[in-house]
Amino acid sequence: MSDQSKIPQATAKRLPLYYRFINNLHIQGKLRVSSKELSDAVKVDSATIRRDFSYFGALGKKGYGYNVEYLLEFFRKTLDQDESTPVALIGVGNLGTAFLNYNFMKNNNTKIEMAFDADAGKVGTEVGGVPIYHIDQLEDKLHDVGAAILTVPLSEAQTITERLIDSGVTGILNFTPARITVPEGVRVHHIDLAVELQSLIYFMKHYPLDNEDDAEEE
Amino acid sequence: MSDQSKIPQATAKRLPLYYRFINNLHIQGKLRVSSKELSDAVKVDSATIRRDFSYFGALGKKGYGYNVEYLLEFFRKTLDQDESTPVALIGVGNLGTAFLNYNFMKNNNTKIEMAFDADAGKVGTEVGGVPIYHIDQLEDKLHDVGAAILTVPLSEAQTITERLIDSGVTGILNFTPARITVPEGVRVHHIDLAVELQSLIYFMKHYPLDNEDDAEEE
DNA sequence: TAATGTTTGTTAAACAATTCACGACATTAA
DNA sequence: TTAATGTCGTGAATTGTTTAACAAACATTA
Repeated sequence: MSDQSKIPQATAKRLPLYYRFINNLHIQGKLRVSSKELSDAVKVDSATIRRDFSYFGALGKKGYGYNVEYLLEFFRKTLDQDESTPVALIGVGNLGTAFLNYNFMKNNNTKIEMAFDADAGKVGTEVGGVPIYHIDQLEDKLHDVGAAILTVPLSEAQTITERLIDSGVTGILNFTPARITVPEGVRVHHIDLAVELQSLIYFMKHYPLDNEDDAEEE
Repeated sequence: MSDQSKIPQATAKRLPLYYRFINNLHIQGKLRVSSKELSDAVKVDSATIRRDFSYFGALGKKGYGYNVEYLLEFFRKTLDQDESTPVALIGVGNLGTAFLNYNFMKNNNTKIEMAFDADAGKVGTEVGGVPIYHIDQLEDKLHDVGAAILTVPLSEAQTITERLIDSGVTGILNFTPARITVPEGVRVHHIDLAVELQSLIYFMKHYPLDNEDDAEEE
């Protein structure tokens, strides 16, 4: 939507990672950092880091490196982390609970505002400081929520997806094994635990000794 | 390691996904499937599917499509799913519990054999049919386990990683926010929940209406 | 048996991402 | 001031991935 639309997707996926590690450096009181040091920390080639940063202009100084505070401030703005984005979580099972307890606020302003579940025993309680509503109230409560984390059982995935979209959600982080169908304009990122595990094992067996990263990745 | 070493990594990451959907088709009693149908189900371009399959030779028939049973058998062999790969899980918190309850056996032979935790209250119990041992017993119990799922707190990540590697683990699915350091020859796939969420939101804000996938994703 | 329609496998082109390698400048030390 | 060192930013080369498009092969129908 903004001026940074020409940034490669691969780069965009690494930005939150950079952000967190720069934040760590800042907390540690470090004043400057080189692409090489950062590379050791985040396990991304230093040339790739320099290239990634350069899409945003000249953030560093030759012969010096990057100023940690400046970099941090820049990333905060770039990742829109001053303006908190409301997120809802659907399905407070084991995985959903894990997510709610994960302290997203520690390093960034992405916040889960509310959660939904079908279990009456959970409704009305809080998990990780997030209130849980009944799934029937989805349409009533989902105001201004743009993104949703989907941690419901497989059988519910598509139905809930459609209700989310009708309520204005345009981004879904899908942890169910279903490959949900959505209209144009809705972004879905799939994270499939079984696939991740099988994929790791396949790589172990078929790709010899080499140091790689990621998963999602894809 | 094997004869399929020249298969693109992007393709390798999709194989488990294909496998599961082909299995679904088989259960539904479907006898044949075209790349187009499969494309609708898994949300991967049909040309990409044909290209992916073709790395393994001619699996389909022109004018007909792919025989579901044949495809399923082929993938089972290819993904080494006849020979179950032992996996251990470290850290039976919310996320770890979610993993143990996830029924990996349903569609494939990847099995979590054992889990470890530091909490004496959990040791000796079972979650999802998987026995939980004390973390002190890691070195004693980890025989023939090649892969580990790491769902421990951030502060423990690197220490546990080193113990795992000393015990012969060569693949780690890392759910902690730490970018762990490992020697050559050990494969690590990182899945960072905070990064995934932030990345989704960044894409929503900066990349206009288009239908994409993944997270790892690479 | 011939005509028609379907779908693969693959060639070539387009697109995307990574990595190399080096000029330019900053910093530090002498 | 000068020399030595460190580090960025980037053009070019490389590598990796996706997509379009189509001939060839097969299935189906009449």
